[in-house]
Amino acid sequence: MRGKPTLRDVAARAGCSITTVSNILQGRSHLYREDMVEQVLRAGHELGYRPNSVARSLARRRTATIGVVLDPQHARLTHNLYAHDVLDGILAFLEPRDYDIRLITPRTNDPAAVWRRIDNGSIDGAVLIAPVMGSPLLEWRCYSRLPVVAVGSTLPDEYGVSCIDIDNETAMATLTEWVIQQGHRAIGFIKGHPLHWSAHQRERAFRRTMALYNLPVREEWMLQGDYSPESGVRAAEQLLRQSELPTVVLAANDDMAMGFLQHCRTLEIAVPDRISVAGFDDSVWVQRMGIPLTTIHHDRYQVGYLAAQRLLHQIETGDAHPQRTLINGVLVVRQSVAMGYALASATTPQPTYSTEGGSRS
Amino acid sequence: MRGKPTLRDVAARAGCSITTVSNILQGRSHLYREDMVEQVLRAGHELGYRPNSVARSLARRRTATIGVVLDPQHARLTHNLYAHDVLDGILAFLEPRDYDIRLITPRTNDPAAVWRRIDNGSIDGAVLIAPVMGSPLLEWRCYSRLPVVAVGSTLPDEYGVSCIDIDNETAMATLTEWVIQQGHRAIGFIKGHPLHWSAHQRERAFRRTMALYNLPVREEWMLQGDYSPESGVRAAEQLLRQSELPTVVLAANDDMAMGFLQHCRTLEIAVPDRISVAGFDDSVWVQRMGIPLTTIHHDRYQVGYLAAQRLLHQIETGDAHPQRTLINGVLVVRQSVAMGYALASATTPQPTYSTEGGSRS
DNA sequence: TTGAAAGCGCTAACAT
DNA sequence: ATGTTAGCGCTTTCAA
Repeated sequence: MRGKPTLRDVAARAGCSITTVSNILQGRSHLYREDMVEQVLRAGHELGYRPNSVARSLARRRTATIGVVLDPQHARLTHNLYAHDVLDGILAFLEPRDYDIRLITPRTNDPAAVWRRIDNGSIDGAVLIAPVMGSPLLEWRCYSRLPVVAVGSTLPDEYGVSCIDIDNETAMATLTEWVIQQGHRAIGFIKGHPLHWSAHQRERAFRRTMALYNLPVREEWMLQGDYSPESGVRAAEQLLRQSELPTVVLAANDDMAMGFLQHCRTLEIAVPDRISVAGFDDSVWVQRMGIPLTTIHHDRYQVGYLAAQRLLHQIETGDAHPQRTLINGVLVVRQSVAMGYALASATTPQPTYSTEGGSRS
Repeated sequence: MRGKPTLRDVAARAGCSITTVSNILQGRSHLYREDMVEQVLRAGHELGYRPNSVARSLARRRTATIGVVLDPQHARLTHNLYAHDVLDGILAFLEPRDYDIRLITPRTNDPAAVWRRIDNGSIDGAVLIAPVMGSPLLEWRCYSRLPVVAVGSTLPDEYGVSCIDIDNETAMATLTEWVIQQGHRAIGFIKGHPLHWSAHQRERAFRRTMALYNLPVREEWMLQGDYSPESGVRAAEQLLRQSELPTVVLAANDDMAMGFLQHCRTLEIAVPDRISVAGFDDSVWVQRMGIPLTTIHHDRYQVGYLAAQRLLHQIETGDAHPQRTLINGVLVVRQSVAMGYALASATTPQPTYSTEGGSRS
């Protein structure tokens, strides 16, 4: 016996067949006499035997590994705190079930190449992290029959993939509504990256809610961003030089809100005294900022956990029905949004709107 | 042919042996006639053949996968931004070499169990992320013969493992020295987690540098922290209630510096006007803080890159010489440290210690 | 130029 | 209660 001990070595030492060893080591010891079990266990232990998981995977046609795939767009983890949290949730679900994770970060946009890399027999299924519009990951159905679930993007039905994500529309509607209830009427918005579904969903919810309250959406206050802090700075530059300003700006994510805040500091514009800001996502750092940010929180860990659960279900049952799970965002009120009455009533003096469904006094 | 096409299927279709297909698909086409090559390639393409990497690994006794192992102590990625950056570097090196990453997060402290999970034939080597004192990961030599390199912990030689890390001592000495050169004489320190080698290395460098400049280290200003923001808050509570205060506090990492800053805000103590703070690590968020933090930066991406490089070298050459690589930290001066002259003389009117090297007025 | 055959280490029917 | 055997899909001598 040279190199690592194998089943054969253990069998030889225990004086039995490899089947016996295999069975016993897989927990089917009830089939055997006690002393045999004992023998085998001891032999295995003495040799320091460890089952080779590659051979096992080949024989079982199951790898007990799932892939976590980052979109080539944001393949650097560092810039993707989201993936971080989700990964934790995935790990939490997988660990006790003895599944492992393979991290896959395609660097190309060629779907064939990407899927060749993902679906090469080394995983039983994959979690796609926030695929964006036009992502090779979404060509899934043409290139692979692997069970798949997407997180961080609420995909249109036609992609046929299960997804787990925050309910962007409801959450943004909640935030907008809350801001309005704080008395704000003049509201600006920084849009997210146009390739992200979430950006459109958040914007749509904003517009819809404004309409619901009969508030005008002023296009010169709708700034294009791309979810990066820098784009938040640019949005601030563009907005703050205008003669008329909104009393509050909603950013489609925290990073842009941060950038906005940063530029306000540069210009010595007090937040929230002169202008209010809210974000979306509740990124780790925003709580520790100079001006703690009012934002939407959601349990990203749970997103990962659910994704892993869903994926394992698909793998084990073969059930391929795409299913959509949206989890609730929750409004976290911190200190970046001030009451808007004074300013607001000056701008838009309508009495209306809050009648809908609410109890009247 | 049922299920995914295999070598056999391709061979059948191309009318040749599987050896031929295998060879050609591995790029040894020069051995064959052009039309044969052509045949095979076409057959493979038509069938959508993709080599099964599990079978390949078994046959080659090489998995082309490396493990990235988190210490059970900090198994939640979320709380480990460090791992993030390093992972990116590792990925960057591995991707073009067609290596994959398996993420391993042991949840137990039993070294046998931990290493059974790590070294089960599914990886060719492992990167250990910041193993702490007493970590099961460090029992490596007893349980595995896998090539291994550690990052984020500068381990003592006796562990016999290669490591790549920032040069903690030099960097902290640099920071301390700089602070002294800013005119500070009364300097406090928040220590890191006692199980981390880095904590001791940073503290040692601080003390050594103070000694070098003949400055006293006042033990009541040496606060015990654990690298968490909360411990920074606690340190602040403990320090700021003292009657005599240092003019500057060095925290052994940014998180604690943040906590400290946060408590200063609570107490309305202006930073850096009334007290200066410096950190260590240059975490992503500190640049965007209310008071941008002066800190030590190092290229964590490069740490990961080098680690992967070293590991692959070990795997490919079998060279198991433990080697230590320390990379330089660089001082990043932001706005959390003020010049120390005025304050120092104001708060602590002793004539003493500030003589050394400082210019008198 | 090409192919046959012996594994890699394990699993799982199917005997016995 | 235990063993025999035929794979899993690929690589790699070695022979033709």
